Amino acid sequence: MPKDPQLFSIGEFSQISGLSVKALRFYDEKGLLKPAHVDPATDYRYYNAASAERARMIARLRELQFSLEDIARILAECEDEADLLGAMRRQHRAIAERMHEDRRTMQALEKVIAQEAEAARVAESGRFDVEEKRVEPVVVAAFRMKGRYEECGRGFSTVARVMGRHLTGRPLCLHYDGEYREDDANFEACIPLRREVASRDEVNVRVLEARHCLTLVHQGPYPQLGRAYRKLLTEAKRRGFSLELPTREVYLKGPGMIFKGNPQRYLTEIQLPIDDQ
Amino acid sequence: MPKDPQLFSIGEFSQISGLSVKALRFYDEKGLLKPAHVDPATDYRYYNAASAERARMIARLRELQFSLEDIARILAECEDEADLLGAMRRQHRAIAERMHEDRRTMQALEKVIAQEAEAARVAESGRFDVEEKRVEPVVVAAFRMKGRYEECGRGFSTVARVMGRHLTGRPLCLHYDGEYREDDANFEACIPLRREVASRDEVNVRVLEARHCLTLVHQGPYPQLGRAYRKLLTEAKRRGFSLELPTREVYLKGPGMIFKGNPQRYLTEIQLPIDDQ
DNA sequence: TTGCTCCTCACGTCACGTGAGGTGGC
DNA sequence: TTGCTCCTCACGTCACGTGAGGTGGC
Repeated sequence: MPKDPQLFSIGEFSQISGLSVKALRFYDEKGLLKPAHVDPATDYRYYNAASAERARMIARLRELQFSLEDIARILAECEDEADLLGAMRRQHRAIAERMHEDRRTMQALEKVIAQEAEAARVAESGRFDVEEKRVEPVVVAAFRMKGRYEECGRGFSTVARVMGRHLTGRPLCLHYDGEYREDDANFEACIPLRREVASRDEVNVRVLEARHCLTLVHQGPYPQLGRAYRKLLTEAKRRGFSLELPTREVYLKGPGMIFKGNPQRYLTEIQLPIDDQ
Repeated sequence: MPKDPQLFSIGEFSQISGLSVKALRFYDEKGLLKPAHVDPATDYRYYNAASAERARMIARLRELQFSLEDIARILAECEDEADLLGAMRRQHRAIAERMHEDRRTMQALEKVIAQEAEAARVAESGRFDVEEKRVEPVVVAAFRMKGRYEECGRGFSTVARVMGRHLTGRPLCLHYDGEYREDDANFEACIPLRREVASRDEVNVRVLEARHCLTLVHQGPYPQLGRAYRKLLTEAKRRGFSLELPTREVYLKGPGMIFKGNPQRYLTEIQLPIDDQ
C-alpha cells in the first residue's frame, strides 16, 4: 500500500484529470494510459504526475473528437504539434462532412416543420371564405402534362428529381382548361424555386407573374374540390368578374414526405385570376 | 413457394426499396417492418406493395436521422405529418446541438492548424535575421505580473480562463524592465482578442498601439533567448536607434495545446520598439 | 457491523456489416 | 456438380455506463 504523496488512487486521479473512473480503467485496458504503479496485492491502480500529463493530452484530443485509436497512434508517433498537422486536417475534413450532412437534415426538417406549421395555422384560423387578393410573383419549375388530374403526382416527382435542391415552398398546379375534363385535362405541375435556374430536360423554369385573384381554401380530399370551384365561380359571377386562365391550385397540405395523411385534412387554395379592370 | 406476382423475395425487395438485405432482416427482427408473408417451409421472407410503402416511410425517416426506436413510435402513433411536428422539432434541436459542438471542434482544429502551419512557414523561410518593421495594433487581454519569467504560463492560463472564447492569435509577453531580472521581473502576459470587450477581474483589455520595431525570430528554448536579445541590442546600437519599453515577445510556436513539443523548435519573435524619429 | 473505495466480470448501447455454415431448386 | 438465393447464428463496432458481487482497511 504505497502512501507515496506523488501517487494517486484512481478516485483521486479521476478528480484531478476530470476523466471518469470507468474511462481510466478502460484506457488502462486499451493500453492508452497505464497507471504508474499497480499494487500486486490488491490490483489497485496508482497514478502520478506523468500520468496526469498524459491524461491531459488524451482529454484534449478527445475534445477534438479524435477516436481512441487515433489518440493512441498520435501519442505513439507525435511529439510536437507540427507532427499532428496531417491528423488534424483529416479530422477537420471528417467533421466538416458530418456537419454538411447534418445541415441537409436540418434544412429538410425545417422545411417540413415550416410547411406543416403554416398549414396548421391556416386550418385553425378558419380562413375558408372567398377572398380577393393579389398573388405575388414566384419562380417555378414546371412540367406540362395531359391526362388525368390524379397523374400530377408523377409531374411533381419529375420536377423534384430534376431540380432537387433548388426547390422551396409548396407545389402548385396550373389548369389550362376552362372546364372540367376527365381523361385529357391540360395542366402543369409546378414547384417554386429559390432562384431562377436554367430549364432542364422537360422541366421548364419561368416566373409566374403577379395576378389579382379570387381565392378559396378548400379542406378535404381532392375529389371534393369541385364544390370549392362552384362556390368560387358563383361568387365571381355575383361580383361581375371575368375569369382568366390558367387557374391555380396551391397544395397547402397534401400527401406529405412521410405520410399520405388523412385526406379530410388536406388543404388546397384555389386561385382564379380575374381581370384587373 | 408462392409465385404470386405481388410478392417479392428479400433480394428483389432490397432492390426496390433501396434498403440492404441485412437491414430488412434487422427491421423484421425489431418488428419495424414485417414481411407480408413468411414461407413456413423455408423461412423465406416475402414483401408486397404495402411493405414498399412502409419501407419508403422508414427510409425517409432514417434520412432525417431518426433512430429506429423513434421511427417505430412515429409509425405506431402518427398518421399525418402534423402529428410529427413535435418529433421533428426535437430532432431539429438534437441535430442543432451536435452541429454546435462540431462547430466548436472545427474552430479549435482550425486554430491549431493555422498556427502550426504558419510556424512551419516561418521556420522554413529561414527569416532569422534582424528586421526593422511596423508592428500593427492589436487588441489584447493582459495580466500584469511580477516574479520569474517562467511563471508567465500562469498568467496565460488566467487570461484564457477569464476571456475564453474571445481569444485569437498568438500569445505575447510585454517586458517592462530595461534589463534582465531573475526573480522580480516586471511583465505582462497578453493574448489577442477578436474584439474589444470589457476588462474583468484582474485581466485588463486594451489596444496595443502600432509601433516601429527592430525584430528577430529566435528558434530554440526560452533560456537561450538572451542570445537573440544581445544580437538585437548590438544591431540597434550600430544603427543608432534608441530603444523604448515595453519590449514584446511573441510566441509563434511554443508549448502547444496538446504537446509541450521540442523546445529546439520553439519560435519566438522579439520586438524592440524604437524611436520613430 | 457499516460505509467507503477499490476490484473484476458481464452486459447494454446503435444499426447494422461481416462472415461461417447450411439449405433448396435450377 | 456448380452457382445462386435465401436462412440462422455469432461476433464486431465505439467508448464507455450500469450494475452485480466481492475485498480490505478504518
